[in-house]
Amino acid sequence: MSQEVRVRFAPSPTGPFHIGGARSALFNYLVAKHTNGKFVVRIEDTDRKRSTSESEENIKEALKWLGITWDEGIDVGGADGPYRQTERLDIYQKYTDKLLAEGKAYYCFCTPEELEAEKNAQLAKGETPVYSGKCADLPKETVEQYLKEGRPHVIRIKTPKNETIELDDLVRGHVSFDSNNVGDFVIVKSDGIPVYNYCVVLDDALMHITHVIRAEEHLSNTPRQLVIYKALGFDAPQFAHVSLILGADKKKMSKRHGATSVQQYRDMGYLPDALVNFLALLGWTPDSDQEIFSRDELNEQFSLSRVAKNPAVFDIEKLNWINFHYMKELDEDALYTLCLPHLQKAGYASENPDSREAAWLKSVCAAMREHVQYGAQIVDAAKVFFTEDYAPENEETAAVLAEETAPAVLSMFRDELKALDEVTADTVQPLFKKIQKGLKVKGKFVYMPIRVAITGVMHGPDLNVIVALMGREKVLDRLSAVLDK
RNA sequence: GGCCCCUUGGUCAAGUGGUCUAAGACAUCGCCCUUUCACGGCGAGAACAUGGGUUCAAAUCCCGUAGGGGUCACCA
Repeated sequence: MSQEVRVRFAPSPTGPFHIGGARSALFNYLVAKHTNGKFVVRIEDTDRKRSTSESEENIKEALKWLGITWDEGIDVGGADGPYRQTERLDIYQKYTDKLLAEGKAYYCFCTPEELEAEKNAQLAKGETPVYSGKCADLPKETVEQYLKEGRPHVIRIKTPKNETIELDDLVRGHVSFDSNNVGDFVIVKSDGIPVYNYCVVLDDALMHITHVIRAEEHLSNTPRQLVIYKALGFDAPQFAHVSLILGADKKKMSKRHGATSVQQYRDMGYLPDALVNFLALLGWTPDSDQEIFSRDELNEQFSLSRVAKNPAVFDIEKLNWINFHYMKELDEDALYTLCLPHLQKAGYASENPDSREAAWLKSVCAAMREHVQYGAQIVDAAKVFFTEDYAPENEETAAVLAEETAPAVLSMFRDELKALDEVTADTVQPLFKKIQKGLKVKGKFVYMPIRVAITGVMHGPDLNVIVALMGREKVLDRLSAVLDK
């Protein structure tokens, strides 16, 4: 009862680190933090064809970036290592021998063709495809004979017949399965590598995992794993199957939904704290109206009992809102650091800005901060300073320049700007008032034409700030381009 | 197809039989602030998939139907 909570995240390094995986990792991490337990990270790489060390690095890097650290596991070690499944093969072997010796598992020599035919026949009858158990009762001599001949074989575990396999899932509640739909399944492949369902059980049991928190897609695997726990004589842990993250079309989130990997969000200039905050809220709700959570608040408040059963659509708008919130708390230097790579990529900033350029870029970022929800958006927001393609973006915008008073405003502003000793945000601001009084027009009719003339758009930061940042010459050029047309 | 899970506004979701003429947030729209644009503030529209039960009373419990998803591998 007072046993320490031990949870784990066990990704397979077979590709970019998916946002769904990140959420699973986060939930596990938060449960560990909340209960003062231990969080273990283990690598499931038994699929040797698809596993790569690059993706293992990716995953570890992404976890660290998100601030999801682990107490035991890969790279950090621990009492129950090794933490990479391909390094645990001898451990699995030991238990397989035991299972074999106890008659709880057996060799199967069926060919893939036979199996395929069997399966199709069952499917045709509308039944769940289940292995017939043909090899379960092969005479000992036959087995030895076949083995000596070197016949390809797998090892299957015996699954009880006519039993109900039940579990009390921490998020789904009571779930039950008919053991007849499980059948004697493979635990060791013909290449001698044990299969996932078998390794997880052994690893989780040997690593003393108390709570298995993972995505719902594993729910149907659970009865198999329960069969293994029983055969091995281990107590099963508590399970918590968290529903999937869906794309806007309510289908499981995949590449065609846009960015699905953690590194893509990192590269787009999202903040780790924001992503974590957003992911936590995807499926979990606090006991209050709170939306923004510090790490400590998350650790303190997170609980599996408030995790929803239904799948959640990944709403990028909400992520943007949360990220925007976190960006507001960045000081100018941090904001600049976040935005700089994007400006460089767009060709708006040099590889190594000198102090003069850096200071100017920093001011640009600061001026644009209310118009940027994540790093990459700085490019679009700051475009006006770097491109000559600033013609009015649409008809509504163009109409501003066609206003009766526009030419007079523009031309007065040009003259006033020329006459200024020094162009700063503070020295420019009074000019607008002067124009208003001089020409007797409303504010809107002075700000808007100037804004459109020099930026091409009707929105953006304070006009005086834009003018100061853009510099007298460029502003004058742009004004003239409109006036002298 | 078999098995399993899910179903409250466009989205995330609160809600565990009466306090629901159903909370909050994102998004949308409107107003205010601002002699420009945003930010911000205030407000509005917008939902219990469906049919039967049970009950004095159901978004909440039971059964069916529909829809969505997952899984049925010598992938993880």
